[in-house]
Amino acid sequence: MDNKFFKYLPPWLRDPDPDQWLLTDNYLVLDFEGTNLEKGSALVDDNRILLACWRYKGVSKAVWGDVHDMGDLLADIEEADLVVAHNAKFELQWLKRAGARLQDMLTYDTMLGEYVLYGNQKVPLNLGAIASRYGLGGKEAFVDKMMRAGVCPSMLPRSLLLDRCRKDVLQTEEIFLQQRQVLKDTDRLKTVFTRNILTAPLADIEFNGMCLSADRVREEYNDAVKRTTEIGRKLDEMAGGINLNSPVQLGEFVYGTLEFEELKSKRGEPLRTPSGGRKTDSDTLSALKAKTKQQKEFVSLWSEYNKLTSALSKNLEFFKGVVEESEGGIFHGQFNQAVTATHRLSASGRPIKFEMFKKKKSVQFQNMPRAYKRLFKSRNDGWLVGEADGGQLEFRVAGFLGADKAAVDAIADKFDVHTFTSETLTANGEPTGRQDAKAHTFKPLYGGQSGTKAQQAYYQAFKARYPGITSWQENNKREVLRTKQLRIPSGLIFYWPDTKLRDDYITNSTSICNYPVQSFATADIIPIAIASLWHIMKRADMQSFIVNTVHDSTIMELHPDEVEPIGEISGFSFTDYVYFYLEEVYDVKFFVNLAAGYKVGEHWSEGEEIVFEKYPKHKLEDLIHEESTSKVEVPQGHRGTVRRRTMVQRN
DNA sequence: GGAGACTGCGCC
DNA sequence: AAATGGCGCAGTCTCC
Repeated sequence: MDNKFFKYLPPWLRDPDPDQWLLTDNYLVLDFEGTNLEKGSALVDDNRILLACWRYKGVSKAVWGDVHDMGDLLADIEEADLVVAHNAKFELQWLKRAGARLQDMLTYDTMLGEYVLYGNQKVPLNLGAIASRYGLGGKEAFVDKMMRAGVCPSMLPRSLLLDRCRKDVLQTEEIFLQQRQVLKDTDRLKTVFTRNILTAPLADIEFNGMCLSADRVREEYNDAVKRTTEIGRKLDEMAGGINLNSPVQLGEFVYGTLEFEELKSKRGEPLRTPSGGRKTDSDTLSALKAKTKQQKEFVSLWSEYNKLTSALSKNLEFFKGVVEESEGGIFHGQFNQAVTATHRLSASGRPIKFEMFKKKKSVQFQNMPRAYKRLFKSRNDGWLVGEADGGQLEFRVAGFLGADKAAVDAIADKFDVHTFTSETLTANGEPTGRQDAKAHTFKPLYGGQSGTKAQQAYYQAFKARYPGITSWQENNKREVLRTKQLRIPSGLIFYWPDTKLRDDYITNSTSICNYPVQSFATADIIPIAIASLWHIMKRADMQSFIVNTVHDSTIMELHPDEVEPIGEISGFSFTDYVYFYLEEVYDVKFFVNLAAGYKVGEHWSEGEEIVFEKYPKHKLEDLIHEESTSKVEVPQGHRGTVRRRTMVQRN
């Protein structure tokens, strides 16, 4: 590939051939046992390794000791082409502490293998449960019981721990061998390959954590506390004594004392919570018709109070604790690779007990309020914070998956989709500005169809405007109705075994519309981009580093001299490299523009955004034209073998 | 006193 | 009868 950054990629990303890398015999299977704070995470300084067991070239080895005793292991790993482990991110983090270079390691994770095999179906993914499913026996009962009860492995008899660790390695190897055969047979080695190339980047990123600006946090926190006290006092005068955090008490006050009318559905029935309670969320309360002066005053006070208290309890108190009590104002999060139905990442916080607050608190990295992004800075003086993201990614992916000429052209011509929404809503009797229209623009992508008259008119207009996307969605629903499953171009298969036709409506329609788009965009394309970006930064020995990723974006702390090159590398990774990888690994000729946004400032989310817009070498028209003669595949939901579809009919 | 259901809310 | 997806965390409340 003709690009100056390409040479910095590791071999498996320069030549991304899943068969070559995952079907190798030169693999090493690894398991660590260690002390058990926070499940034994290497991110906890006070944890240590007790024992490493591994198998390499048919030989089982074991070493007692901590990270400084792992020389033999590191030597074997250096020689191996693939490191196999269950929940490999955990092992990689220990290897990093032992001094290994994660950028030189490709992993195969048996947890991810099982995750891919089950698609969106939730099954237990711990090693014992998987081993049982493969007929390998579960965990040894006694040791497992002790460990589940919280007994630290350092207190267990050595012989028992050794047995356990050895057994885990043997089971992991056997599961690996069986899984990769099934994955190969069902053409999903490529899917699991993409999941695995992100493991080393994530293992590394989790060590970094994010850094708060003490000044900004203190200011924000003090303001919020002050304002909450003021409003709280006024609300107390009105509502005297009730707990506003209790939906039941708040409901009684709003609908009983204040005599608000409950919102009603079109059929005239009150809109309630799933179990029949009166709704008290902020959208509902602000939609209530306030007539009396008291009603109006309450709604406006409550709305601000609710925002503030939830910001305080979910974020600001935690941030305040971090800047006052944690080294360097830094806190860490955790990425979960095998949780979501669509295979994108989820994130959890790492609970911290601050002296200034009674309860342990934690904040996850994926739902930081936008208004508080400005509280984050770099830990190094003079450095900056940068964010790279995949511009308009899900719409572009939908345009691709639906092979939609109108969508492809709209994207290439930089057509303003939200203005179209705003105009359509306005023309149908609901004057709506561009900003407010945004909320509706892509709702049809997720299967949305209900709403006000004007909204429904817009959804119809969307369907008419993008007939490729629309018919693709319809075909998918029909296919799931027939076969109960759907395969997307990554190879991932989604299963909806309970799908039925009910009064002309195919159940699960909304998921069937949404999963392929969400998955291909944020479980394939973004991981590919981040793997590229992370490797190039590492292997080009840059000082800047990645600190977070949120579905379609990644956040970095940037050395001032590296701001420009990392912009270019981001542009390459989110576009050119994605085109390359999709074609090499998935045989996908991606014919829609991809774009990378890049924003740099002293704090997160500050600064002007630069956009790298890249035109792909493949054109939809050419693919349609070639259709009859070549082996071109247009993306679609299909199972097993490739089924061609005549594109020309659709437009 | 802890677990889990329920409700609500933040992000993409 | 209704129908926009995916998450994790905090607070309340019930139940054991």
